[in-house]
Amino acid sequence: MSSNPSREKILAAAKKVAQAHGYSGLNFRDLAEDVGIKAASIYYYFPNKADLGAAVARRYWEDSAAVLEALLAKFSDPIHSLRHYPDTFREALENNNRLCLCSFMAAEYEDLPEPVKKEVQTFADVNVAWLSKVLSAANVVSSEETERRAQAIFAAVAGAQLIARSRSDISLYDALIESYRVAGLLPA
Amino acid sequence: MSSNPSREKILAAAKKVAQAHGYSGLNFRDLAEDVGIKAASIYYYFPNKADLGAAVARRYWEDSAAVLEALLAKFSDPIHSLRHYPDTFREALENNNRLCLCSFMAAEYEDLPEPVKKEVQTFADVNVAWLSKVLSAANVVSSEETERRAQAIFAAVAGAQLIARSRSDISLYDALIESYRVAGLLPA
DNA sequence: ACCTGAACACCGTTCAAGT
DNA sequence: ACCTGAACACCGTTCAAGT
Repeated sequence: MSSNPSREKILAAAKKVAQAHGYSGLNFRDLAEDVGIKAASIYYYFPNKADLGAAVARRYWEDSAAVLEALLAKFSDPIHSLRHYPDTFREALENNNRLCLCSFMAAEYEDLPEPVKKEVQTFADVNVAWLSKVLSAANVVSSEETERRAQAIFAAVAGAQLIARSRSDISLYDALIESYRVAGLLPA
Repeated sequence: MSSNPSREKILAAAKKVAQAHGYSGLNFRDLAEDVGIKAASIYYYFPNKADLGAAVARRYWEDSAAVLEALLAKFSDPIHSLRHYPDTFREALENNNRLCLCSFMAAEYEDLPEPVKKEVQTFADVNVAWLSKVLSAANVVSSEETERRAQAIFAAVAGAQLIARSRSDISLYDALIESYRVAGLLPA
């Protein structure tokens, strides 16, 4: 849990690269240059690429979980928190048209080392659990529909981000989310 | 338009690989082995990787367009064609848990050569145009909502496929599509 | 503790040259 | 027309050595 400066820099740089180019696009030489050390030095902090990838993905869902908890705490009415859920995915697009790390890794899934896969799953679990909790508290769907609706919202928002990124068009993302609201998938 | 056997074999093999590992996962040595020639021989048919990628993506949307036209022709009521739209994405999952070629390439967008990007765009255009046409004919949304709803359905279905693939769980795909119907995004 | 140069094994990409 | 050998560039990884 110590916050080593170089280790933190590596994680931050790797996160950016992975969001833009995926796990397969991560390479130690460019990463090292970004951080200001040599490629071989990364091995002092991470035993290999799989371990680095897993650490990046774990950090990613931990950060997401914290953002979502803050979003829940921010409003007394859970429906307001829910309305701001798509903002968390919008921010990646605002930030150099980046994709959710775990959406990219979902595409790459077949090629991921096992420990990385595990963290990608957890990202989905964290999102679906949060949505379930909030949907339930906001009472917008029947209790037997809650879990499925949570999964549907997560998948649809991830899809919107993916398509908007391929157009480099953040207004398309907004239009898609608005359309989900009009259709009834998200609360108006 | 001549149907050269080796060229066709290369395109078919490349399509499979790109759906599982993306454009960046396409490699000439494995591809050549699949086809039964040497890696360097692929360059006889395609000047470089960008050109091969563009040819694969173009073939992909051409095939999709044909499938969608057949789906439209199959039913007299357009609402029935629309109900079967998600089947086209389901088939990739059935087929060795593969992803839509253009969804993978949407993730990789930043790294794609220009001609490949163009074909990926066209895939989206073909799908949205078909959905718009069918939504319009089926009269399920107001005419001013048609285009946006078409985009929303395309993005949501792509997202469902992406998430289901990352779980290697085709029943999750079915549950997501069903949930879209319950929510009102897709016609029941 | 933290970092590096240099090397290794491997693999995708390219091109000049073969038949 | 169709194919290939061989070189090139790059990448993950290791390790002995430096501070």
